[in-house]
Amino acid sequence: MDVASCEGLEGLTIGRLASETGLSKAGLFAHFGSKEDLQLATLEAAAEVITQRVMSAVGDARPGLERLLALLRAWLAYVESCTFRGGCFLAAAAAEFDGRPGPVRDRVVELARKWTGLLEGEIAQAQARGEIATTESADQIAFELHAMVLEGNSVFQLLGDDRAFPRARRGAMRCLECVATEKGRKILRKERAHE
Amino acid sequence: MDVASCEGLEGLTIGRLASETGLSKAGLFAHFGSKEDLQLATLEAAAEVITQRVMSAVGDARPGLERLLALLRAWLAYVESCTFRGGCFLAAAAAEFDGRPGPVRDRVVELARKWTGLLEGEIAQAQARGEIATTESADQIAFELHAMVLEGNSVFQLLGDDRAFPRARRGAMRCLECVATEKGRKILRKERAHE
DNA sequence: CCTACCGATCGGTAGG
DNA sequence: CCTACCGATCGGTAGG
Repeated sequence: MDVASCEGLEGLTIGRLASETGLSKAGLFAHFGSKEDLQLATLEAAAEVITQRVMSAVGDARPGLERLLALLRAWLAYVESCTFRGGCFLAAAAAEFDGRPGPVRDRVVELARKWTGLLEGEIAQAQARGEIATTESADQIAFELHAMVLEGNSVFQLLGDDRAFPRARRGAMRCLECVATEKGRKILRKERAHE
Repeated sequence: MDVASCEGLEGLTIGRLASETGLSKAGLFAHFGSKEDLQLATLEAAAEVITQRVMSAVGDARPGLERLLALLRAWLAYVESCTFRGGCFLAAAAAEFDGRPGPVRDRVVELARKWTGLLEGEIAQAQARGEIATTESADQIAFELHAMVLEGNSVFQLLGDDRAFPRARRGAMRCLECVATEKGRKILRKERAHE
């Protein structure tokens, strides 16, 4: 996963993996079947890590804006803490495979949709609870929050700039403040104090 | 440039380029010297295309918010029109090389800094002219605008979703409305009518 | 899980 | 600009 997050899933060659693990190439083929299956297995393992990381951190937060904030905090923590050396695994895989058809790309699309759907669902719940206004669609808000976190990831990865994640946090919070109701703003104020 | 924007600068092999152009491999080596030099030359050519595209579209817009809006419009048009098959060339190169040290990465960093600097400069001018409030730093605003456009690019490339660029536009405009002064809002209203 | 091997392709060079 | 070639590495297989 570390190799793939830095050099890409295509750079994860079976020969390299063999010499790094001390196994023979043929031994790895016995486990994975083909390079594509190795890529898919690596992707699946990374998705598992992400799900566990983010979901365990959400814990007992109440549905709606509160859980959306917990989700955002956990997501940023996952990207920021360099769980994988190359930053957000899904972002790297998406950029690498968005121009190459095949099963790996299809799976990346599924995982990206699942994650966006999770954000949208939480936003919709916050709207149903009257914490976020319905003037802006859940899709649009999810798009903007997603944009902030991934920009934080890529600025940090490319420039090594420590200000990347504070900026992402600030951008996400300002977006939410923009669309929050009076009730929602109270929850946001609590989140601010949290930091 | 098209090959590199889809399969990455690393996937731009000399053998492939030879068969696509009808030249021999050795002939290409005579021109470029090495694969790394080929990557650098491709990057340079793409940067040239981008600069020309965006700068020619800015035209005679006045400095400040007006020119910032023209810059944003031209940038989105460049990404949206698939000037390169794989979308924004710099975004793809940044994602590919952010984990691999070397001259190509160094040049990508320079180009990214230059572009961000251009945005920041225009935002600072808009602030000096009283079109954008100074409560938010130019850095932060540039970060958020950059986030919107690149999220539009990656959502479109990965999911093929037509709503990606309208969302990016909407996000960028809402961000600007949030930080604009009364004078700035008048200019934004004109931009709205423009569409 | 291994050794031993396959054809294809990689970046690159010699010599013209 | 070419033909002809280099060693290294790629994904993958045969046979055990």
